[in-house]
Amino acid sequence: MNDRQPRFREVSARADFPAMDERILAYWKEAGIFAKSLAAAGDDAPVFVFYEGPPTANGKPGSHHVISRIFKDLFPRYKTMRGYRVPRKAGWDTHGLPVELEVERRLGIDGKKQIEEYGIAEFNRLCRESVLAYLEDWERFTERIGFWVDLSDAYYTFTNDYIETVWWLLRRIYDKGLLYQGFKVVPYCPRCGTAISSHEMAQGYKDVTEDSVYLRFRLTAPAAERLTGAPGVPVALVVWTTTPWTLISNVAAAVHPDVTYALVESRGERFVLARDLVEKVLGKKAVVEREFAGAELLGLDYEAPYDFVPAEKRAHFVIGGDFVTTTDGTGIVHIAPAFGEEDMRVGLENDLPVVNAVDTEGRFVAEVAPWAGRFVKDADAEITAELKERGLLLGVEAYEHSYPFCWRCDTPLLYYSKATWYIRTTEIKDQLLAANADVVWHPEHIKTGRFGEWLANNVDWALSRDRYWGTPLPIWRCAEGHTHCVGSIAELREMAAGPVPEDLELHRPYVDEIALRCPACGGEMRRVDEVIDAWFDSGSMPFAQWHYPFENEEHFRERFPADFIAEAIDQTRGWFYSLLAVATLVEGRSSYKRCLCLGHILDADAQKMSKSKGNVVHPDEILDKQGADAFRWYMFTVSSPWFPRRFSADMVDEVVRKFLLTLWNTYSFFTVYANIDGFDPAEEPVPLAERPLLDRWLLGELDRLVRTVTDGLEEYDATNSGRAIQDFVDDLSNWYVRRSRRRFWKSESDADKLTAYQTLYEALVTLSKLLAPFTPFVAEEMYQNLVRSVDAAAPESVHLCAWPVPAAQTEGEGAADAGVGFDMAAARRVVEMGRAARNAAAVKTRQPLAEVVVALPEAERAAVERLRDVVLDELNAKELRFVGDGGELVAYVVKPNLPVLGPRLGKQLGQVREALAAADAAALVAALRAAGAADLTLADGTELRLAEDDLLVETGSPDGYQVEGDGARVVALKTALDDALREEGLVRELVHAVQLARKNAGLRIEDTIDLALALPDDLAAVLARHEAYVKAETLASGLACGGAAAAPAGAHTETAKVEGREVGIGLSATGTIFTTPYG
RNA sequence: GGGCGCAUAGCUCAGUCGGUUAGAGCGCUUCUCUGAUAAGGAAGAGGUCCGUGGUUCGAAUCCACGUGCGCCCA
Repeated sequence: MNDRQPRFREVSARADFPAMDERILAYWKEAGIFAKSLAAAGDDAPVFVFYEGPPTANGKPGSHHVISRIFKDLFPRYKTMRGYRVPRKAGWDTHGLPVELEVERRLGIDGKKQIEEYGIAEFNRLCRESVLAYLEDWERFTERIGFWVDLSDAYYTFTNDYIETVWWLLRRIYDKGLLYQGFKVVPYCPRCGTAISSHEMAQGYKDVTEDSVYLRFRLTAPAAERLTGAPGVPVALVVWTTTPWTLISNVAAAVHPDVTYALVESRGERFVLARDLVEKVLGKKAVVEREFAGAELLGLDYEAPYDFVPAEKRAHFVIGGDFVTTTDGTGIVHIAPAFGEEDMRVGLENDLPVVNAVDTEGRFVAEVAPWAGRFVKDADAEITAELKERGLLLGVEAYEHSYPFCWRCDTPLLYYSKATWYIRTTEIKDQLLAANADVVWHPEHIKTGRFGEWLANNVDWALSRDRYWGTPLPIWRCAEGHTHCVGSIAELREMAAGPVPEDLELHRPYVDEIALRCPACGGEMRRVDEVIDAWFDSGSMPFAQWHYPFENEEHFRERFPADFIAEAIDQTRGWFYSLLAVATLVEGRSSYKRCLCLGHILDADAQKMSKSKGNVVHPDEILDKQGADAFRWYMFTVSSPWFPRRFSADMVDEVVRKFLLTLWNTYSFFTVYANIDGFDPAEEPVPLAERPLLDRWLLGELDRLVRTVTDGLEEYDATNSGRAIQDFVDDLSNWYVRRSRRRFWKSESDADKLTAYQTLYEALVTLSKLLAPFTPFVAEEMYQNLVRSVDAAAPESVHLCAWPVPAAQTEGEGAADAGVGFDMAAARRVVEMGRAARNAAAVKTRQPLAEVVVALPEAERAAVERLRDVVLDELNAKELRFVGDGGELVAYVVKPNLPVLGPRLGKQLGQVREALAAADAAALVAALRAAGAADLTLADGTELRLAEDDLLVETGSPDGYQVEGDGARVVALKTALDDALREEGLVRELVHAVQLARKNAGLRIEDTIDLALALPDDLAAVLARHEAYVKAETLASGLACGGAAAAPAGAHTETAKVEGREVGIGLSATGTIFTTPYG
């Protein structure tokens, strides 16, 4: 150990993580570490399949993207170290409405008409460009946070290859008869001109307060007569609606056949409505004349509220519907089949006409003369006024409810009857549920909860979008109504009526221009207009990323299904669903085996981060200041990944201070001392059995840590794994290193010092491997400096290393025996109690004390005996004395141990409490110590024999000694001092003052000095008796007692106070222990 | 309106099978230690364990109802 060449690069105690990140990134790039990690396991190794859920590079990445990307990074890195091959193909989601909106905004145009005027070809070209605009930002960000994914081999959903696979998938679905065109009422955005799928619509609900109206629907004379039994009595149905604009398309009124309705007289008029709502709607003065079941109303005709658009069938009469409730409104529901899902259903059931007075842009058609061309929602107020004029309005009431708005453009959605292409997912619902049953969800409740429920309530997938930038729906149709679904480019060419360009791009408008020859009738087939939901694109990625089945069949087979995917919780209805649905439709099973569902990210005040609130923490703020590892560590350890987590720079600061800097300083400490001593990691290891207890303890803890982290990661639990590492690092720094400081510092190079280095070295190297998946940068830094610098044969990167294996599982030396852990815990407990006692007595730690007196249970007593030196050193005392019974030192309180006695004694517990309170506690404790049991008589005469476990012992008041008690454990410090102790305390004060002066002088730890002290006579006499000690502690080769005057020229001088008295200190460096070994 | 989840110290979070005086870190106050450390240690202040009922010898924990928040769905 006397090699003078620094072996390890010296590490500054001041860490600069962002700079370190850049260094490591450069190294990874230069040495191609990621590529090597992909190949490291070899072709025969088992493959661990990860699917990248493609983000849209349509905007800059934010903090919420960090969280999913680091979890997507952690487990693949871990599995790589466990010997798996973990290919990680990147991907980009490129289609969809958000992209189109961005381009519309840029062009300053609004709506489909203007897009078509602008030209679809050029518009789509801009979309393609736009979606890649932030790609570089994303790639830089991905690298910067250490997310290893193969960006050079990414899939893009807009490529011909990708689209061709999507077509193939759609064809498979079409061939199963599951792709159909339906006319359904769907939420529809009049501005975007397209239907909105249920998963998109979820984003846009907002609470709004709108006017709702109560109306008279006047019964025809015969109908009124049928109801009242008398001719000439006018009667009106009372109808309620929140959407007056739909009244123009009204064709019926629905009642619940089983609900009780009433004929009511109010202010001379007669009304019909649900009995339970009479008072609420018409007030207390309304008089009920007759009650009857809703069934009695069926078929009654009323006068149409509007006749702009004539109905071509019988309309405007009362029908039945079970969906009618009496929670809101009047119990009579206005029906407009064009604008409501239920309306459409009962419309079909009752053979009602569909009256639609609204065009596809949400405006009234020309027939609606007063409001033609007006956006329907904007006409509500005027319609209400007009109803009032005609005497149909009964009342207006503000109504608060949530109403859907377009998630992208914020236009209120309309429910609208539209031709839409669907996938009949309801037909495979059982298969979807079965596929889900095979998925492991984190957290578990997603499976049967949110996701399971969603699947159980499955509705057909509304696939088509009346838009431009998306995968064209590959369905062609001829005038005869024959349809054909094209499943490949080759098929398209084969069936084409004319020439197909060699470089055909599978987007609108180019695909639209290809006409096919109808195989059934020979007529010309044109493509339908629609493109498909971009979720279908991303759900197709297991297939389409490989252009399967057109090529890469072996890749697909090997990498289906995925072992692991991770995305945020909002993907339940998004990617999690589309992935499951596409795979189940085509392969009959899920495309992922395990799914980690991440929570959302909130700001420091638990508000959702959003651009509009301006509370977004941009990731660069953190990355530039605290580095990627800090960001990652915070996210991994702060709470379970599926909880919503608060996030701010301050919160990251805490983990930097608490964890990263503690780790860093331990690492830096090691390099400084190992270089001083020329420690060579290649030296023969000291056998475990010969290492001191402290070392065996640390290695035992390390072994336990390896097991905990490994078990945790196998269960995809990053949080508790990370927290275990954090606890270990705290122990390593604040117990092992602190306790070992003098072992590293002492001048002799002996076996004890060697084992200390070897132990600390092993802990740091193992830590670097355990940390590699969590904090890949600092792990690499430590590994490079600790391992690669001394062992050229070691793997080039910590990420190419094998994952540590618990010692208990390796051949040869077993783990440190469990007893060591028990011993150390017992000793640390005594130390902790002793410290509390010292503080309570207000005696400085620097002042040595004569003795520590301890009363402990037998096993702990033996343990503390073995660690006597540790305890005495920590508490700075001379002797450790054990007493069998702390009774001489303390007063006891004995209480029942409830978990033990409760089940056994039940209601007798109360008496036991009383009896114990009355008993002589000291005697009970003595009996427990002596016989392991004590007898107790209860108030009712019952005699009980209570064992040690049955009782809890607490300690009380001190007597002379300073006493600290914890259950049966007692630690007492003797606080009385004699002259020898006082003198020793004084010397330590003196040494402390000199050490401070060294520090103030800016000396290095290993610098030796000439020391000159100016002391009062009595202190000088004390010093004389302890000169060797003072010199050794302060690395003073010369010691003069003449004060600053005696110090050499240029020396650092200062005055300090020792026990309230002035002491002059002068010192100057003379060399280092490198060149003038001390001792 | 429905489903799922969450609610513990000023903040971030633990809290096992129902058990004793409900814990840790940060922050605050006081003291202390220190030649690795942006640190360490001790003590203190700080709690209606969201509320109300119930089960139980005993509830932060189990049950019911409610409140608030988040997500998802209507």
